[in-house]
Parts: sequence; structure tokens; C-alpha cells
Amino acid sequence: MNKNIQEKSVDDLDEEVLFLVSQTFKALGDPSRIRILNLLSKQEYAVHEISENLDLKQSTVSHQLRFLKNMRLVKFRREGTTLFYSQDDEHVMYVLQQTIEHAKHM
Amino acid sequence: MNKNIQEKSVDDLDEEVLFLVSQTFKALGDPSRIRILNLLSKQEYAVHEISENLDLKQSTVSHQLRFLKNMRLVKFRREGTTLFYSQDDEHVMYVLQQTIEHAKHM
DNA sequence: TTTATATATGAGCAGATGTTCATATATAAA
DNA sequence: TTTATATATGAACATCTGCTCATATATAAA
Repeated sequence: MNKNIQEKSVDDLDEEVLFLVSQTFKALGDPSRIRILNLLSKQEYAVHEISENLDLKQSTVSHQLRFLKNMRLVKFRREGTTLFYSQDDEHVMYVLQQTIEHAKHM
Repeated sequence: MNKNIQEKSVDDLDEEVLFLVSQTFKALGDPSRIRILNLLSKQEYAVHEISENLDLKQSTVSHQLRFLKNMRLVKFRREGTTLFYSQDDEHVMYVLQQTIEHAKHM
């Protein structure tokens, strides 16, 4: 819900909202993370599958997945020693796909 | 238009598209730029008006406007010594407003 | 030309970011 | 327990970012 207090400038943004929005876009502002999210947009993948598919080091993928998990953009389920990651934020995935499609036609 | 060459992985993104998308989201990944774009979403403003409205140094605003102008996210018109900046990318502004509204309800 | 106002720009700096290497942890099988 | 596989983690490093200060440039008025 919105707060009813008057902002410094009427059009300016609430600090929490500003932080959330900038963090969200920062998450989408890196090629590796974009590729990972784009891959996960269709189905779940194990960490090593992401690594092989995108030709990224295992540690790179793991670090980025932690980042995305902290932002609740992805989730995972365990199966033995394997962790299957999948998307966990429909709005962000929609925005990403929308922007990818937009970029494809430029 | 799309290229008809086969990608390394079918689901992976074209390098140009990847660059464009990441650049776009990087532009939206900073609080100052978000505030500037959000202000410009309703009407045009002079540089010093943006500066006063958002309580940012004139040079900070000018640097960020150059960034946004290079990305063709804003444009300007001159009136004497004053430059009036306004938005110049409907898709990006839509994505931004969409995400702001989404963040407000979390 | 001089002065004033508005904006742009470059250098410097502190802090953030992304990758890599080496290694730790976790689970399962032998 | 030992071994193998999958993933996570921390440190180090180079690069990138965003802000600030000082100053340059541009336009207009006096």
C-alpha cells in the first residue's frame, strides 16, 4: 500500500521503491545474468547445465545464481547433489522478454 | 530484422541484442537516472530544474543526461541558454513505470 | 566587449562489480 | 570411510561507475 505522507517533490519516488527498482534493473544490467535468466525462462536447469550451455565458469554461474536468488528472481530444488534452478519472478521475466523482443527489432 | 544464422545454443541471445538489452537495463539501474527519467515522464524540464527538484548537483545531472542522451532515452530543445530535456523512448519509459508501479505494491 | 546565466566537460577519487582461482561443503555410491 | 560429483564460497584483481570540484563553453543582455 502507498504511504500518505507528502514527498519532498510530488513526482519524486519513495526511497524504498527507488531502491527496489534500481536493484531490479541492476540485476538485469549484466550480460551473464541476462543470459542465465533468458535460459531459465523456458525451463529449469542444473548449475552445470547452465555453465555448459552458456560457456561460463561454474563459479561464475554459481555467484550469479546466488545474486539472483537473493533478489528472489530465481529459486531451486535439490535432487541428490544436483540443484535445479528456475525463474521465480513473473513480472521481471516478462519485462526482460519484452525488452529482448524490442531489442531484436532495432 | 533477425539473422538467419544458427546460434551456439538455440536459446542463447545474439551478441548485439545482449549488448543492447544490458545497456538499457544498466541505464535504469541507477537511482539518480531513475529519478530523472521518472521526473521527465510527465513533462520536459530544464537542467537546473531537474537539479533543484531532485536535489542533485548540476554537474551530476548534466553527466547523467549525457549518458541518457547517448542511449537515446532523452532528447532536448534549446531556448536561449536553457536546455529543456524530455523523454525519447516510449518503450523504456513504459517498462520503467511498470516496474515502479510493481515495486510500490510490494 | 563585458557580464551574467545555463550547461557541459575533464580529472580525480572512492566504492561497486564481475570474473577467476583455489578450496570448502554437501550428497551419494562404493 | 573413501571416492566422486555437484555446487558454494572467499579472496584477489582489474575494471567500471557515479559523484564532486574546478573550469570551459555557449547564449544573451548591457
